[in-house]
Amino acid sequence: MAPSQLRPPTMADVARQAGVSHQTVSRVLGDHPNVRDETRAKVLRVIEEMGYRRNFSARALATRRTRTLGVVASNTTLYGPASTLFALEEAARAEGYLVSTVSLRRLTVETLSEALDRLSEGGVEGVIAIAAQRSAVEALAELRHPFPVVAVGTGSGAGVPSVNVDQSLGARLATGHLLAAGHRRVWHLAGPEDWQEAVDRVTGWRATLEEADVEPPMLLRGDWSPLSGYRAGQELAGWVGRGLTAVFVANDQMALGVLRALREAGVRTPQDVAVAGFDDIPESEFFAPPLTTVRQDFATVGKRSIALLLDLIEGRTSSGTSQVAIEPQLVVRASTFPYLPQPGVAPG
Amino acid sequence: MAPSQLRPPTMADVARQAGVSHQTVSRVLGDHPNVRDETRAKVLRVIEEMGYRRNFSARALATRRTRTLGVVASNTTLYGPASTLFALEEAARAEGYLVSTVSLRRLTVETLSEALDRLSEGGVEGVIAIAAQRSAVEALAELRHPFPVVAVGTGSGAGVPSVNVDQSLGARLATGHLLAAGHRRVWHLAGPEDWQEAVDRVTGWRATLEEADVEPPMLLRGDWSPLSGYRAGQELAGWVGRGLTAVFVANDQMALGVLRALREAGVRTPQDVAVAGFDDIPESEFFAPPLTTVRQDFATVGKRSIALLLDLIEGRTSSGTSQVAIEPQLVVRASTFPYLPQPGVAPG
DNA sequence: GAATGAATTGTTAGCGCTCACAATACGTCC
DNA sequence: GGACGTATTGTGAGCGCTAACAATTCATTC
Repeated sequence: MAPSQLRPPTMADVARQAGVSHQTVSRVLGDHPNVRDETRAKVLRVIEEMGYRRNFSARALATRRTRTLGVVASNTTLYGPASTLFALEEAARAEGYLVSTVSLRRLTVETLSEALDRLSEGGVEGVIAIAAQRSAVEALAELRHPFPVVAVGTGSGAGVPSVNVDQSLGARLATGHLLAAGHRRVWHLAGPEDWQEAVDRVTGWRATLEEADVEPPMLLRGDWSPLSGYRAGQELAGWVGRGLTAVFVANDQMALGVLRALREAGVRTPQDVAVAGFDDIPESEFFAPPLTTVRQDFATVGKRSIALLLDLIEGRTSSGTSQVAIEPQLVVRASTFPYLPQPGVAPG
Repeated sequence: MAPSQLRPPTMADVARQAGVSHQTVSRVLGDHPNVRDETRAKVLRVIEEMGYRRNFSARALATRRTRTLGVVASNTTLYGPASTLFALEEAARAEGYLVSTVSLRRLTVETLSEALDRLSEGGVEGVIAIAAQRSAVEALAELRHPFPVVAVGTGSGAGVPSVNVDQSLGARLATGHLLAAGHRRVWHLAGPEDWQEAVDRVTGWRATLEEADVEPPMLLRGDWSPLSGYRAGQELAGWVGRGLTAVFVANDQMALGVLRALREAGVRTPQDVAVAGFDDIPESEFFAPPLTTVRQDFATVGKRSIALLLDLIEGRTSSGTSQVAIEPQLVVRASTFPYLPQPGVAPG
């Protein structure tokens, strides 16, 4: 009769029951080759019978491996971070790792540091930091931690291995597309200044204009939210008829707000003003009108980040690849339908 | 001189350096009261100097506690699951627990079972399953696992402790609101049949109509995506002028698709057809027109789920509360602007 | 100044597993 | 049939920590 289930059975219990040594049980579980089929079968049967499961902590202590990675993220209900998170976990799982996540409301030096401490106490072997705010990135390089850290979305400048979608290129694609469609100038509604991605998108936008010998118009700022886009859209509406025909908005949510503000002001999209966004959230295709935007390949970001982190953990620091850049892709929809200057289009 | 940093320092190393026993170091770290201030200070200084951090696995092995919870979820890039996930992690962290997440593409008996195995091997003390698909819920009750499991979004029927937003009530709020606004009948675009939440929303919708002595019209089905909403919207457009004046859509994303289809068909919202959604995603307020919808309090869901799970883990099974229901809230916006029958409104 | 008790510190066993090595079993060859 | 090599199994020692208990210190009190 099995001992009462007060304590879950140990490997020794299984061994006793199967008439072998605990080491043999360990071999069976570890898929060691040198175990007689008969023995293996018997052990497996007893394991099944007793409902035995290896104790994680004991195993981790003996092997000095927890096979757990940490992720620090913020704004995880937004499409971008949520997608990255999903991709990271999936990639980690494929490599046999579990992922512990800490989701921050605000990413500051303090919260980041606290999150790393917490993950450290949780025994993670490495951490991915989805750290788009620049302040936090700087902290990352300073902070002492007993495990490797890979940054995502920090841009390549930080003194930390990182994986990034080429935001500047994405901005170039969108801006260039608008110029190619016939627009003389392209305005820009940017994200918050302390987000590296926002900065990079501004850079790409500005560079594209300058290369086309166009003076960049006034820069507007939002906070990624639809509401901030709406407010900026109201301001933009005032410039229609005074040279504003195209806007590149730094994310789709703000673009949604812009679209609504323009509509309310009687400005038609894309006839009067073309609008492009960034992110390709699932809703964009059904905006009024469907939104031209820039798609980021989050799955690749996840895979590359995990691969880089595991390299670091295993000590195979392929130093050359510690800065990974991924190309984004332009998705053209009705909101930037080719612009054709028409007489009589005098919006109010 | 400290030993070379090949291996991270252990508690014994710290103890030696500080001239105390390892147990005293343990006491300092565990905030035990009976340690002389002087001793505590010295130990803390040495810890700081050596950059010592307690070994998670050893601690977990000795205490038999990992202070880690598992979460199984699917569709984590959608607003609802992402918000729940965020709330869960935050609530768990507040209680001193770390969260390991497994995000599934599809939630089936197999993937769920695999996820639970994985989390089990990862040493979690309990699991929250965000399991909206009914097939998966049934599996939950069957599966053998060595830790308590709390289900979220499964409805209260499952044989598992669970936390739910009252979906049926949410549907009643939306449907009742449309009836009160003067609509004779309310149509419904439902979610997939195997999602409990979709079923409950249908139930609430139907009950509200029946209580008002209204024969429920034909039921439409989508898959939560904007595209499926768009397709359903095209179908709905065909019923305008034949008794269709109001639609309750089972989520905001599909509602977005419906809005677009109606617009394209020349049907005005809300003048010709009123539309209500469910979820209150951040974008809803900026749809064209802003969407009336039902808001779920995910933060509360998270807190209550964690509280319930911890009760189960600690063995204080307050059996009465093992089914928690949370009230949703109606958010009225322009898409259901009070309906006033007007002469001459002949859509089509 | 010896007795008493509380505060502080140290000692000893595990927690349940894996690793390195030792021991045994089994087959094969000459 | 004994020697050899290989497949299979067992043994002992930690991994680094906490819990329980034992030992010591220190201030009181009479």
